[in-house]
Amino acid sequence: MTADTASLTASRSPRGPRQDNRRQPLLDAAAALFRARGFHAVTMREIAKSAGMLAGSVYYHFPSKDDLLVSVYEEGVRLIADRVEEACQDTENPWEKLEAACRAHTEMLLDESDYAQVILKVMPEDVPSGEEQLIACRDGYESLFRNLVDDLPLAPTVDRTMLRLTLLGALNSAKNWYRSGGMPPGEVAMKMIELLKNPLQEKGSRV
Amino acid sequence: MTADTASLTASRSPRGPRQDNRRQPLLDAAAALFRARGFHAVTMREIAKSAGMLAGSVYYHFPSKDDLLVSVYEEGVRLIADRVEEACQDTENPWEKLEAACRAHTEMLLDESDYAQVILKVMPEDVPSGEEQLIACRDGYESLFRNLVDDLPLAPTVDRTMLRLTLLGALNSAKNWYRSGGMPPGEVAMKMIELLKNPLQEKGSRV
DNA sequence: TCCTATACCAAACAAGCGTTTGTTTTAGGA
DNA sequence: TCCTAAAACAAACGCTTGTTTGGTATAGGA
Repeated sequence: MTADTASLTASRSPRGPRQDNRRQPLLDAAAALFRARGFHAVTMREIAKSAGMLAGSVYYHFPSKDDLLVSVYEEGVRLIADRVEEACQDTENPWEKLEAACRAHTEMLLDESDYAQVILKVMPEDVPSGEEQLIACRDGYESLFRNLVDDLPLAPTVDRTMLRLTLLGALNSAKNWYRSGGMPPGEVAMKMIELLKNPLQEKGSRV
Repeated sequence: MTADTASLTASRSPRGPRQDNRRQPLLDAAAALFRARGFHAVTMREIAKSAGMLAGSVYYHFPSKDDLLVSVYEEGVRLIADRVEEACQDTENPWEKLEAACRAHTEMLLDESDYAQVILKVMPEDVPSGEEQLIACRDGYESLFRNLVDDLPLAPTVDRTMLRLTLLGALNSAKNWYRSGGMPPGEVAMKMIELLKNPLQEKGSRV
C-alpha cells in the first residue's frame, strides 16, 4: 500500500529511494525570484541558495536555466487556467462568466501565485530556446478569454477582438500600480469591467 | 559666426575641437537595443559595436551602463511627452484633447520611437541605481494624463483614477500584439477609447 | 606650426555567469 | 547489513560581463 502510493507519487523513475522531493521547492524558489526580478537578472546560484542547495545541484533536476524557466512558466499558466476555468463554472450567464474569469485572473496575477506572476514578468523573447513553447502556452490560455468574449451578447458594432485585448491589457497592467492592502484584486477587475460596460457620460448630463 | 553656432551646438564643454559628436549615435544604438531585448540582455559590447566603436570607448560618453539607460529613458519620456502635449493643443474640447493625447501616445509607443518604447520594455526596478529617477520621470509623464482625465465631463459615479489606469494599461498593452502593417496605431487608440465611452450592450438589445 | 583637449583604440581586469565533472552523502529495498 | 540509485556537494571549467587603464590619432585655436 505504502509502496504503491509512493510509486504513484513519483514523477520519473519508480526505482530507488526518495524521488524528486526537492524539485518542487526548487521550482518555488525559481518562481519567486523570476517574478520579482525577471529572467536575466536572476542567477542559478541565487535560485539554488534560496532552495537550500548549490548551483550545480540544480542541474540534477533541470537540464538548463532556460528549461527551469519554461517549467515555471508552464506551471504558472496551468495554475491560472485551472483557477479561471473553475470560476467560470459557477454560472451560465455569459457576463457573469466573464466577470468571474476576470476576477480569478486578476487575483492570481496580483496576489496569490508567484508562478502566475512570472507570466507577466518574463516575456517569451527573453528565453530564445523556449520562446515558441511559451508563446503557445500563453496563447492557449488567452483563447479561454476569446471564447468568453465571443459568447457575450454585444451591440453588433463592437469589435470583440479589440474588447478582449483592451480588457486583458487593462487587467494585466494592474500589476504596475497595485499594492496589496488597498482595493482587493477582484474589485479591480470588476471596476474595469464596469468601465467598459457602462457609458462614461450620463445619458442626461449637462454641458 | 561659425564659431558661435558651433559653440552653441556643443552640449558640454565649449573648449576644444569637435564636441560629443558621437554621443547621439551611441544613444540611438542603445535605445534600439534596449527596446528590442531589454536592459539585462544587452551588453556594452553590442551597443558599442552598433555605434561603430569598442566597448571601452562608450565610457568616454557615459560613466556606466546604468547611466546610459537612464539617459535613453529620460530622452524617451521627453520625446513622448513633447509629442503628446503638442497634440493636446489642437483643441479645447476635453474629450478631443484626451483622444489626441492617446493617439500620439500610442503612435510613439507602437511605431515611431525606439526611445519611447524603452519605457515599456525597461522597468525601473531593472536598474537599481537609477530606479527612483526613472519612476519620477515616468510619474511626471503620467500626471499629464491625470489632468486630461480630470477635465473630462463624466458621470459622477465614474472613478477617474481607475479610468486613467484602465486606459493607459490597455493602450500600453498593445505593444504585445500590435504588428505594423495592420491597423494604424492611432486607430488602435481611438477604438479603445470608443470601447470605454460607449456601452457594450445596445440600449434595446434583446436577450 | 605647435599645443591641447577630444575621442577613440587595444588590452586587460576582476567578478560573475551558466554549466560540467568527479565524488560523497543518504535513504530505502533485498 | 549490504547494495544501489537518488540527490546532493565541492570545485573547477570556459566564457562573458561591466569597467579600467594607458596609449594614440585627430582636429581646431593660438
